[in-house]
Amino acid sequence: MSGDGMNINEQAATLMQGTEYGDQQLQRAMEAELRERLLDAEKTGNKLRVYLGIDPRTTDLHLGHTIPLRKLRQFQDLGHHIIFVVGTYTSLIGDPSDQDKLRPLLTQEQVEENARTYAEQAFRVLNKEKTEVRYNGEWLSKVTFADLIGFASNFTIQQFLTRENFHLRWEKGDPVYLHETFYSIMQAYDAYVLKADVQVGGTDQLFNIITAGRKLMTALGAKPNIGIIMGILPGTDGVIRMSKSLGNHIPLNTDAHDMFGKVMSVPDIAMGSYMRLTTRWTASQIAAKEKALADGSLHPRDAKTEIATEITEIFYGAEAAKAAREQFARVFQQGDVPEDLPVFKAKAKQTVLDVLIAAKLAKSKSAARRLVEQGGVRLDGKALQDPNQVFPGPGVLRVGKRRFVNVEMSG
RNA sequence: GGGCAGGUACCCAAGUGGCCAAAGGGGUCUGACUGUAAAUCAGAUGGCAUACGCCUUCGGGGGUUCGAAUCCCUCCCUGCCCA
Repeated sequence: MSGDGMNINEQAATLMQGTEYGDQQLQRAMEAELRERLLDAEKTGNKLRVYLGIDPRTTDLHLGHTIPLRKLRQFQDLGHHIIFVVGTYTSLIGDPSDQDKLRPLLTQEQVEENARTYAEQAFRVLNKEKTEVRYNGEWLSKVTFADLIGFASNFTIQQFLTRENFHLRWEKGDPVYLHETFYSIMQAYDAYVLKADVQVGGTDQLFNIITAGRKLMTALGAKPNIGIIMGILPGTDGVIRMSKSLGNHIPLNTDAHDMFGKVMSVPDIAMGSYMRLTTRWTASQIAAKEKALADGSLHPRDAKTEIATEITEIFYGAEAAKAAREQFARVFQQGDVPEDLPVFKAKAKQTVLDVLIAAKLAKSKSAARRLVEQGGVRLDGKALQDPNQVFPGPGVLRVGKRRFVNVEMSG
């Protein structure tokens, strides 16, 4: 256990960074337990078993999904054992935690397919060679009804109803299904089977990890796991948690330019969260940047540029990140046109409207017409006025602020 | 199984026979401003049409009516209360 040269206090500080318990006492308790187990691990040479469970309900990961992965990677870099659990069985239900609505049930095939692509993206953050991948169907499929009764007898309906997400639905008169309560129990059993020392998850997992997990593990005679509860990453609006359905997400499967641009569009107030939750920076590096921002020696624009570069580099490499940064500066700070524009070949008699539709810059003629009328369509910098005119000729067609197409004439 | 209340556009939500392509808010898009953003201001936001206007939409289906989101029947879905 090298610990990367960090002493136990530094390790604990690093590992607790970005966590959010909503309760100082709980946080202190978790930190104390963590320190204790880190010490023990150092003494005995045993690695901590750190577990993250994911539900492959999506295949399209975004930056928010990488937060616990980043935390796992920190544990990994400190030499601990990482278990990445794909919730093949739990996702048959769907975790109700982060939803105020019921989630639809998935089929077995969907789950398996999703699991593959999920893992693939997760290994852009995790070290694949040092990660144990498990599927919880392995043990959950063998749980009997009698087992379930035993597990469930540790919990009360009231405990579930006091959870905010269930509570809100209850108050609103929306359905709360019985099977949704199984989820926490299943996840708690995962932790028990895996003999987890530490379990990582978002704040939405607080109940599943701390209440359910620790309680069930204790009841089954195991040492309860430590919960590392990660804070929430705001989306591109800077306030609400990143989520695809809210449309404020930064997808991983995009390209370097898009990722860079999306990070840059995040409001300044969210920079702290981005630094803490998604970058590889250490606590002291982040503290230095925040101090510089506060005393005015670092312009927020430049700080954000650094953040965007760092994040883009993680997923697309240093070279692509640098190119994205340069293009961004050219296009948005100097009002220039990006390189490597997609090319659209316009046919001779197509009107401006036709071209906008054919190049997928507008989804209906009405929408295209609106764009032109509102002055949002420019050819080589000059706003086009008449949506019905025949397309004037080759050039760079710009729609709104950020969409560009190089139009060539053919035929 | 019974009673009651609901299902409206991307979301929330008003509308209870024509003035409804459907108020209001949110979101989104465009423009101005800026640091690229936020905040703010202005506009747009079902489709087709230069336009007059036409077509499709208010859980599904059927009906009444010159005319239905609105009235009637039926089916599906949800909640609450009772059993």
